[in-house]
Amino acid sequence: MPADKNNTEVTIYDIAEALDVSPSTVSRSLKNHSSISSDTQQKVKEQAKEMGYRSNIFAKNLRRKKTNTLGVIVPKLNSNFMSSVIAGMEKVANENGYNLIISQSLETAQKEASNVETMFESRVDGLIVSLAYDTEDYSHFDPIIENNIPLVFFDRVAYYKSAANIIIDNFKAGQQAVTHLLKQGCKRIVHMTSNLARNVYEDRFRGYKQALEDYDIPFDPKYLIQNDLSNQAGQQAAQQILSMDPLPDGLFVANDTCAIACMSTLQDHGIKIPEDIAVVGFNNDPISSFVNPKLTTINYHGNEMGKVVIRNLISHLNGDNNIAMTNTIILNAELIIRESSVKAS
Amino acid sequence: MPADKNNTEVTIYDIAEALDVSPSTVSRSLKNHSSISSDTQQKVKEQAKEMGYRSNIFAKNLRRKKTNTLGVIVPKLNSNFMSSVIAGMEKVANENGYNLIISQSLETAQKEASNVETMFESRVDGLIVSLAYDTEDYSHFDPIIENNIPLVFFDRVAYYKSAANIIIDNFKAGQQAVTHLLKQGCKRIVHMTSNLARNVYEDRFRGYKQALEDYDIPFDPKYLIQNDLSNQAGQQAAQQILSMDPLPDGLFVANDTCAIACMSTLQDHGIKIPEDIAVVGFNNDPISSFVNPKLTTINYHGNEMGKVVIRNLISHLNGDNNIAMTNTIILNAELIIRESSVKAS
DNA sequence: TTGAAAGCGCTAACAC
DNA sequence: GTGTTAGCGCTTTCAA
Repeated sequence: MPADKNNTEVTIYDIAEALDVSPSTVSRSLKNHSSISSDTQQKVKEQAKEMGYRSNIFAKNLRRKKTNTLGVIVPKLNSNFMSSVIAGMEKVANENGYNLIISQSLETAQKEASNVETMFESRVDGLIVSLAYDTEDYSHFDPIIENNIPLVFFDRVAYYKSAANIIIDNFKAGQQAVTHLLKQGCKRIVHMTSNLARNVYEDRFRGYKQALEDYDIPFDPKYLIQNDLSNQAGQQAAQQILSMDPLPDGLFVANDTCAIACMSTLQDHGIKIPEDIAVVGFNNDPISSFVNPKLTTINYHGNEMGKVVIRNLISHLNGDNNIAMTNTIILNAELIIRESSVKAS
Repeated sequence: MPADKNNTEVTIYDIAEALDVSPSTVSRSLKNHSSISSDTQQKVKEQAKEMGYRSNIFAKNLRRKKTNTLGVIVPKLNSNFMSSVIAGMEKVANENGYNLIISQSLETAQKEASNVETMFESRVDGLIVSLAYDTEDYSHFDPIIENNIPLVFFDRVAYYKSAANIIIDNFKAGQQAVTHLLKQGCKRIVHMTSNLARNVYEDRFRGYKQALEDYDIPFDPKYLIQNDLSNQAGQQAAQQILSMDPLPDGLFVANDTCAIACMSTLQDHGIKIPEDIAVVGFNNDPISSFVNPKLTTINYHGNEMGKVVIRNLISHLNGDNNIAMTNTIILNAELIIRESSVKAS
């Protein structure tokens, strides 16, 4: 029975009584308050340990009106990128005495909104979000903003009220990827991407167009394929590409797994990668270096991104820097050239 | 400044005052207590909404000595399986008014132990764990058990004190996988797996041996390859397999991504899959149907497993069934036959 | 350097 | 059907 788990609960009063001091002295000692003699502190801590004391986080939160908890909402946890981001976040958060509540929007605005509400009810001290595929209206974040809960978007961001944004330079990454393809001699480059309302996809697309422009190649809308970047979508896109005449000679996909599904389907139809079509993905998912040919891609520092997000959020909460909350931080990303895009010269 | 977020906080006392009723009436109304007239309940709820009331979860937890929070510790979040498990857990938890705190052990016993401690400090009502790669000593779970916090292991489990286990029948799955290979005519089947101290790997290995025995093929230790099932390990294992003489004709890997890395490396060296070596993986990761050839694998119902875990935990917390906490629940898994294992007959 | 005391917002036993 | 009241365990101001 889970019932009797409380009757052993030790409080600061029990410690105070045992040591014949006041509860305040115990409370202060336990947090190394400078006004308590180190002798007393020592005694209190020993007694606490001996009695198996554990601080009651709820009484503390109730009193302090601060939860030391940060909420994290991501579209989906199933990628290596997200798992790295979360690991980075957890590390910095724990080092600073914060805990994380993590939830998935599963790419729908509706679940995202309900998650935001849960986080709000849980009184997180700060909220961290990477937007769902189809979020267009941001009003579910209003209560967060109105209650002065700091809001940080990362990766899939929005320029929304006082929220901070932490991203990579998707424009530059897209431009680099496509410039690389152009340098390989590609002239007809397909770009496969997702909802252009999401900054990550829009910026990569702008980078694609810029690179074309740099090489005096006009943008042809038929080379823009938009879908949800799922594996299935990658297969279908392959069919679409196969039906193009002349056949494209380059392919820049906004996501590795989709690139791989597409590449594999193209190969099934006798297309040689990179000879016939050179391919560049995005994310540097581990699988990208285990496919045949190994996939050229953009490397994203997920772990670092997670750390930066939390560092900035916490320093804002500490009042150290408020500026971050009205600003955008851009992290590095780099092109990793592998076999899938290098044409013999 | 995050400071003034409190001065707008509305409490049940404010509502009580505005309506000229007692705080208890407000409290009761807000939770649909049957003793309050529906008329009063209605009024209270309206007033609460109008005043922008939100319940203080800490005062509630402090009073009720229950957090309605469940802790989840998994090795790593980066797989489709884990993300499905978590999604299933979240769904059932939320439906029942519970929240989840999720953390990753990143496959180390050390971080697992520190996560358990954090969960304990956070006073989760129940703890859910899938064990790290190298956890051998379980004493970090002792405080959980001692405080009568229900503990449920899933997937990677341990027969430990009062903990419940929720798993698939890994023995049967392994047996099925290998029997399938044997039916394809394979005689020299390599099994690649991980730490046999983890039930999932041990049971699959037993299934492998059982299948061989059923076909009167003696187990040859040289066909057992143990590593961490990473992509790199898959590549290395391929080298090891290539050096075997005679070449194996079947391969059963305890994990899809590793199977794929291995398969891809074998192909690089001119091995034909499935003609030369038939391959079966494990997990039914989405990528498995997008490689060439598509990978035969064992399908795991992650979402369902997550739901079952939470359902059992909650019904235990409700006192509905205690029996689950001393028992093992086995879910179905099934072999999905694809191209990588089917030899032309 | 320490103590007394009030109160964070809520729940629930007990009273009416 | 509703109200009174006493805490849950902690922090912190004020006083000594």
